[in-house]
This record gives sequence, structure tokens and C-alpha cells, in this order.
Amino acid sequence: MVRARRRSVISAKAHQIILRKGEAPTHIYTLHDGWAYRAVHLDDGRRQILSFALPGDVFCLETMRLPEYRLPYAMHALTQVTLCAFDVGGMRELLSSPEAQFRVAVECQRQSALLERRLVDIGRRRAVGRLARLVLDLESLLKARGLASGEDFDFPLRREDVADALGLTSEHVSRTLVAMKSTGVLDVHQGRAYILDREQLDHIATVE
Amino acid sequence: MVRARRRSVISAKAHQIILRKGEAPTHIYTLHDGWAYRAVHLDDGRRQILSFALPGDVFCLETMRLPEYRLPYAMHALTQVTLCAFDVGGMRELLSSPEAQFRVAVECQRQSALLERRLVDIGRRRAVGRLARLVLDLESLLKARGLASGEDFDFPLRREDVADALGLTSEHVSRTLVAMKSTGVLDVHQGRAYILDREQLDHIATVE
DNA sequence: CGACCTTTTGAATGAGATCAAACCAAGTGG
DNA sequence: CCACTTGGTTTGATCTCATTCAAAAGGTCG
Repeated sequence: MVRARRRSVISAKAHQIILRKGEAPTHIYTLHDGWAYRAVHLDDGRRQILSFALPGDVFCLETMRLPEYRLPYAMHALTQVTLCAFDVGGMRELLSSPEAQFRVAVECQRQSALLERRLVDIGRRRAVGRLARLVLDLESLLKARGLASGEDFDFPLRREDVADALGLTSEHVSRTLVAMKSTGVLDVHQGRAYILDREQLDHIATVE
Repeated sequence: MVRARRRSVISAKAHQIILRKGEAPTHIYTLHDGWAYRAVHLDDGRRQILSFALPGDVFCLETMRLPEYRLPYAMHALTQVTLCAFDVGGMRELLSSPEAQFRVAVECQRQSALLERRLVDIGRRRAVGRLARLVLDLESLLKARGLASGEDFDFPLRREDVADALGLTSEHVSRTLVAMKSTGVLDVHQGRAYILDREQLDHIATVE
């Protein structure tokens, strides 16, 4: 039983840092509540968000295999979050079965695939297409966890967070979002996303 | 012994396709000789190169775990290549030991880390910085395999391949490379890269 | 209400894209 | 041996999407 291994519950406020880059994580974490993200910060203040984490996501699994592992990115809270920290020993035992190993490996591949799609987006697509994809990707993640249904869902990212995930500026994200709203495709306001025309949004996400 | 499991040797000419997107790979491959790359093609002819493969690299490991797996990218030969195809059953046996599992997992993480660095580059750095990083990344891969030493090494990518790996156009890559040569940092010509000023190149790669 | 964020809007600028032509080196074949 | 392809690189002129800098306009919360 997972619960038996739980060591401690940590909580953090929105925009607070959870783990710093370069740190050697001491535990393995699961996000219990709220949203978080992994990001790399450049010397000049720019940053790139690598991925978002939703309730149920596990991170710092690397700790289990690589004792000297140091995070090459920082982990931030996007909203108020609570997370559970498990000690490595217990977790290793828990994940020793072939089935668990299998699930970990598959999850790793899923993550890579998502990352690769984002790479294609940023490398080869313009702002609208990137936005459409981000919204649809997040929606399908939420739906897979039963955290969304219908045509609207929680979207706690600020314009700046979106920008840093997509390799854009917050101003340009704002402008593009205004345009998408005015064409009746997508509306994002007050922490929520509303898909106004799914067919068109899908189309933009694949060809634009 | 690995050799005992080998099933067949395949070879392909430069720029030929090795595996198509959407295919269900039947084997697991190791690149024996030459360079290859993974790429995604968009409807309008643009493409994004996801990663390069060098002699010794293994691919389609996913086949082992996911029987219904279909490639979300295409595999191309960059130079003349030869590769070895192993059947899934034998490979599964070969990689069943905990140590082998461990190595596979670590390799998967290494790949993801490389991908994430590229994401930061394309999302947040300008052309010179991306180029510097690509060259240094490839150099260190080559050195790790004993395929390079000193300040110059094989670099079989055309301007267009570099562009598609870095989210640029071949013209812009050409211009940037000319500029780097004229400032005495880096020279790439006739299938070889020459690091003229490593200190400056490192600097460009980290801050630019 | 005022202080503080975040979002929107505007105008000017810029990095890189696009389109097109010239250039170059290595074949090929007459 | 020279004309002619062919595939790739370089160069130039122009255009555009996105950035930058700056200021106004909303929201939110003490």
C-alpha cells in the first residue's frame, strides 16, 4: 500500500520554488494537489518551462537510480500545492516488481514523446499553433485524470507562464489569445480555458 | 554475447529513409556505422530533427515493451550507414537482468536531458548560441565513444540538417556560420568541424 | 481606497524567414 | 578535355512574426 510508505506532506504557495536547480533531491515526490512546473533559468533572466505537473504526477524518480543525481532544472509551484515525499529506500522496494518497472519505463517514454512534440512546436510552428497544442495537451492530461470534462477546464497559467513554456513573450501570448477569442476559437480568462470551437482548434493545432 | 543474437545487417545510403513514421518496428536496432537522425515532418514540408544517432546507439527499444508501438517519427540515414537488427524476443532476454534494466533506464534519462537542453536552446536562445551548443554536444558524444579527439571532428550535417535540428533556415545557418568563422570561433566545411577558439565557443554556448 | 499584479494595447525595432540569384565543387557524359 | 548537370552553399533584398519598451487598464486583496 502506497500510503504506508508516505513520509511527509509538504505544501507550497503559488509561484514558490519547490526544488532548486543543482539540488540533490532526498526523496521521491508525488503531487497530491495543485499544479507545478519544471523550468530552466538562463543567466539573463529568461526561462524555459520544460513541463507541467498535475495531481498524480511523480517526480525525482531519478533519485532512485542515481545516488549522485542533481536536478538539471528547478521545480516550481504554479498554484498552491501539496506534495507527498517518499523515502528512496521504501520507494525502491515498492517499484522493484517487473510490472512497476514496466510502468515507470512506459511513463518515461510518454514524457519524452510529449517533450518531442513540444520541440517540434517551438522549432517549427508559429504562435497560434503552439498555443492550440498547449491547451489541447493540457486538456487531455486533465481528462485522463478525470479532472476535466466538457469544453472548459482550470487553466492557472499566467500569460507569462504560457510564454515561457512556448518560447514566446507574454505580450505576444496576450495578443494571440485576444485574436483567438475574437475568431471564436478559444477563450482563456480568470484561470479557466474555454474551447469555443474544437474543430477549428484541432485544425490549428495540427497544421498551423 | 551480443553477437550471438544478431539477426541481420541492414545498410542504407546517405539521406535514405530507414524507418517511416507510423511504422510498427519489427526489430531493435543498433547503429553499427555512420550517422542517422530522427525527424518529424509537417504537412507543409517543414521538418524538425529530434536527435542524431551515432555508432553504438540503440533505437526502437520501445518495441520491446509495447507490442502495439508505432513510431511517432521517421528515422533517416545521414551518411551511408549499416545497422544490426535484433529480434525482440532475444533482446528481451538479453535485457532482462536488473543491471541491463538499469542501464536502459539511465540511457533513457540521458536522452531526455539532451532533449530538454535542446528545448531550452530553441525556445530561448538565438542562432549563434544554438549552433555553438549543437557543435559542442555532438563533439562530446563523439569523444565519449572515442570517435573524436583534438579540435576537429567529422560533421556530416548539411546546412539544412543543422537548420532543421535547431529550428532555423539553412540560409540563416549559413550566414551565422560565416560570421562565426570570421570571428575566429568555429569553422565548418567539407564535412568537418574545426573549433578555432574553444573558450569563446563555450562562452557563446552558455550565455548567448 | 490604494498598492500590487497581471493583462492589454501601442509604436518601434529586430532576428530570422522568404524568395531568388549567383556561386562552387564534384560528377557525367559526349 | 570541356560542356553540362546536380546538390549544396553563399549572398542579397525584402518582408514578417515576434520582441522590446512603455504606458494604460483591469483585477485582487489588504
